[in-house]
Amino acid sequence: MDPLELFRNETESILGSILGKKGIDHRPEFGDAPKGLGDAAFPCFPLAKVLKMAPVKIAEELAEECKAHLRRSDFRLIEKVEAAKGYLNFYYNEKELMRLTLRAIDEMGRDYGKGKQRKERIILEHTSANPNGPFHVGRARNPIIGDTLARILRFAGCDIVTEYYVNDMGKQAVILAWGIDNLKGKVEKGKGKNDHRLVPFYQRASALMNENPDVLEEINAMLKRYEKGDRKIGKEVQHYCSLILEGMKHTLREMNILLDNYVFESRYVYNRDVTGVIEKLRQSDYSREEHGAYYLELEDFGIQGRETRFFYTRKDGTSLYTTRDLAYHLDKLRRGDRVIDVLGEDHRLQARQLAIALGELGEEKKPEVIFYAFVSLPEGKMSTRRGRVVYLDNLIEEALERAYKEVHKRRPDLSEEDKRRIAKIVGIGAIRYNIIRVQMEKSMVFRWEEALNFEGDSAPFIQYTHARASSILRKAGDEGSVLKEEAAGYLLDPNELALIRALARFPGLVQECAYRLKIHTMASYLRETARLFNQFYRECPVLTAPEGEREARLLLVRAFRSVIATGLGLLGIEAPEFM
RNA sequence: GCCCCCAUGGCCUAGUUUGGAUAUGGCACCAGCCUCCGGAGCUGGGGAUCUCGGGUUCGAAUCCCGAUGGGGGCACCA
Repeated sequence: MDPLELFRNETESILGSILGKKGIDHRPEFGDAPKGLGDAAFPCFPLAKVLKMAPVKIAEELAEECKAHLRRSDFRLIEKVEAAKGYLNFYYNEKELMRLTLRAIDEMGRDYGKGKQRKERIILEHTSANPNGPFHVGRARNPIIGDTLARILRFAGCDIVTEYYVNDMGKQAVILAWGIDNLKGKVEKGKGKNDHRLVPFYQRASALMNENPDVLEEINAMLKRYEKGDRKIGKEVQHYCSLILEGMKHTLREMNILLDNYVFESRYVYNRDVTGVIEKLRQSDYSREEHGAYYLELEDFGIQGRETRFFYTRKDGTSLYTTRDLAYHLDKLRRGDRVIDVLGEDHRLQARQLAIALGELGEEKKPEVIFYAFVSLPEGKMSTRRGRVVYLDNLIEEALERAYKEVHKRRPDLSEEDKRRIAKIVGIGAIRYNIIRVQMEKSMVFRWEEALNFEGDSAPFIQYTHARASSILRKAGDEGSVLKEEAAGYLLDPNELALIRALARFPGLVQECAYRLKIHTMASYLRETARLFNQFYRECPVLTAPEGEREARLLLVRAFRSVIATGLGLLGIEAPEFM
């Protein structure tokens, strides 16, 4: 149930019929009016030319006709219509707005805002980081964006499956295996989880390969045998990859991120899908060959730059990463109605090449790709090689520690167990929120003080309002639920109305987030709604309010707490009862 | 060399896709608010020629062209 949708329907219907009578084929499009000037605004400027009238005049005339129309019919939700500076402003009947919104939330609880279940299946690929070392924060945007998007789409009603594509084939994977095999005892193991323990082997092997042509030769030979189907090498490489992946999964779990499927790249070589892709691509009109290696000439597709060729086999006939990715995408497109990929912006060109190649393979559907810009450090790009990285695990550790100190300072009365639990909820929330609050195409510079911000525009700020609301409800016990339809009659303060307006927007916002694949708007919404609650909290005492008013306010607090908890949940952030 | 993305107060950011009324919040700064439901909060204040230059339009942060600055990419790597 979307309280605003009903209102929109009424305004569109009334204005549509009036314009229709005038013979104007103009589907009314509404915008938001500035504060205090109504709930839906119709700009009359575009009509000026058609009607040969001043916009101000048009607005006044239309307002009169709307008023007449309103008197004749039963549009309950529209309170009034006014003309102002060339705009036609519709006002939502405040009592109805409050009644409908509070009732919807009270009845639906945590399902308020949930979209109708759709049949169409979405496969969302995200994270897919190479299993050769721990996550660093430069790449942490991917799993957080991906997981949040999945949560929102699912809530919006989509049938969605999330997938991590594991690169257990290719050079990276072989370098790691070569390193572990050949450098045992020569390289000091890292500490802790598998990903940290084993990454030094990868780093050292990678360096050796660049210095020493013999090593490179060895690794290439190993790679070739692997791809040609050598079971022993295959098993070994995959084993090391999965060891590291285990450590990486642990980090994801810490961040409240669980994926449905882990799809291994090697599978598409073993099941011959990759061979099929190569054979089919060779029949493309754009396919060429050079020294035994095959490529697609993409100049005609608008690909520009130094190199317009897109290689899909090496000269030894083995596949490349993108070839295997093509097989994976064909598989995904077969399994799902929509395919969404979350990728770093360094993959923009590859994504275009992939889309073109899919077309050449006869695939009509295309993956929808969303790109995020990188997180860098104040001193520059993150680089594992130069030791200029912040690992996600270290960030998490730091966040939990700082959150623990805060909790301990503010709530020394809590048990040790509670303090730890709250610290985790707050620390992880702060990290996730900090990534999500910014539009993903904007690059961001990682700063500890921002990533661990617990005030203002942050998850802890929102979580705090949830704890406050919970505290009130705890003290009130189960009262308040007696009042339902009449509650609106007691809510007369502008702060109450402002808060309810925000709660009414929630269902529409969920759909918009899902439709546009924009998730930062959910973060903005929650921050704004939490702010409104704090203002209400300050101005409208609940527990000490007189009979009636007290119950009505309790209903509002309960509604707020429910929506804010649902919203935080969509961001993968927990909402504590106290903190 | 060529292609793509980004640019909003000292710093971070919303609004840009679908042009519309006074440009959204936060941090920092200044001044206030706990005998009162939790001050991780609230109120007030100062601070923005929306990078620059053209154009389209009744109207541009938003659309178009150009420039500048920053980021990314242009492998028989992934």
